Amino acid sequence: MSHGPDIARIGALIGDPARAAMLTALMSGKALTASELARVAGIGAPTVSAHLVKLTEGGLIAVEKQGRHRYVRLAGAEVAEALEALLGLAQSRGHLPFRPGPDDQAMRRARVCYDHLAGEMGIALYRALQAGGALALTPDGLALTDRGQGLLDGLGLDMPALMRARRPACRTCLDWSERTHHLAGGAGAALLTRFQELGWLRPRQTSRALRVTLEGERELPRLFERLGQAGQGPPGP
Amino acid sequence: MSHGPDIARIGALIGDPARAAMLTALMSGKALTASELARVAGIGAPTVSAHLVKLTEGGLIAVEKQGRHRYVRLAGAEVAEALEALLGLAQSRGHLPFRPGPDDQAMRRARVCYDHLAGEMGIALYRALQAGGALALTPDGLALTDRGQGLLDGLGLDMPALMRARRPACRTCLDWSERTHHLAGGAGAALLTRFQELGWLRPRQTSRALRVTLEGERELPRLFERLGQAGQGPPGP
DNA sequence: GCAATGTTTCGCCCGGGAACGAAGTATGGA
DNA sequence: TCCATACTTCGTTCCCGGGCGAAACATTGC
Repeated sequence: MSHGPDIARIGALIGDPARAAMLTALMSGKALTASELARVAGIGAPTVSAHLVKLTEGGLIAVEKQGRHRYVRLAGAEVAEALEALLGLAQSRGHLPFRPGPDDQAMRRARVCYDHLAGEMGIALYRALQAGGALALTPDGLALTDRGQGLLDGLGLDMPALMRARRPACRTCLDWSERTHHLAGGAGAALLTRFQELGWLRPRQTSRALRVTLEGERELPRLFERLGQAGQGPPGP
Repeated sequence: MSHGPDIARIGALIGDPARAAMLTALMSGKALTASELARVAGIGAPTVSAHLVKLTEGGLIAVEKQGRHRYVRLAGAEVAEALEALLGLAQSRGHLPFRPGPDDQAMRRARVCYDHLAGEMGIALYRALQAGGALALTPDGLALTDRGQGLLDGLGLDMPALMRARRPACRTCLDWSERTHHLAGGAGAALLTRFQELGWLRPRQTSRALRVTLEGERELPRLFERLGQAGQGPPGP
């Protein structure tokens, strides 16, 4: 009767609390082992094993065997995007077990969204790039302008690799805490990596939230301002 | 343990085949009655009633009582967007019960995505607007340029109402069949309405797919070309 | 007021699937 | 070689939740 892809299958996969917890944990972008996931989801090893089979068959995760560990990560940026969309919906529908604790605040400030930066910092980055004329709409979607390429190059990103990659450099991703878009894609990923290399952001053990170091606290706003001002020539219409 | 909105609740709602069928049917943007949904989902009236309670409590649908009928529609554009994202994921993961039948082809060509145009036609519209310089990135997201406003006004859209509305005029939405973005938001909705008024597109009884009338077949490509050429002055950076 | 239609409530059945314990298999280190 | 760790497989239990039929409730039209 109803045509189109089978949404129920995926919904059911996400619909189990244990699996949802695992997937949410994997939004950190890190590859976690089966036992780590067991801890996160609050279930035993056998149960996790069963869940991993289902998630793999469903194409939501990829599993890599390495020695006696089994590393699990999301199957791709697409999956992360869809999950983020669901997170946004869940948030807006009040389905949030949210007592705004300290970790929650940290999440809103800066967090990993699969492989790029999200939260207030992610939004600030995206806006700065936009204000600086680094991004442009093309018929094929979002793209880096020449100026944008220059800016990122100046930050020390490996631009040739970025432009060569099959993955689109720029995509937008819906930020569930800020209810706007932030930058995803190859450039988004490279920027997060770079910020961590520079010691401005530091991952946490326990959650997707990122710690903004003292240096980051000083340098990131400065950077955003610089990026934003770069576009003080021809602003878009 | 894992923080963030409760994704499992919504996943579970979407995860039931009957509910998924109902939600997919509601992506047509039409308000359907409970019994129509029963037919779509292939279940009985009592079961539908129970599902409607859950979906309402979950904030995914809105129900409006009218006489002895109960009209059901999606709770908002947000829900439609998230569903479309899931449709895209399901499609890419091969979870598609797809024998490319005639209806499927029609869906890919033109269909309703909640309240705006999707499929090949939707993509073509979006690209034409972009090529014509009708759209611009702003720090607040996608927006209509002055030229864009002029173009849409020329098409007979009620621009004052559009700009006055609280709803953002332009948003992007992921097209699951074309794997790119198309235009959503107030302008997207208004354009679809206008195309139907002009008799270029006609809704079908049975599915989200739209019929492109003979006039539409002639006029839509012409329109897209005109829109795209409008930007032959100052193209973006 | 009465019959027809649309929807909900109740009670029941039934299946699927999530969870665990125990035992089995692989890997790494002493 | 032998044990410890990480994970899987198997078998079992158990409960949640979808489904229907029957009956109640609501609304419209005659």
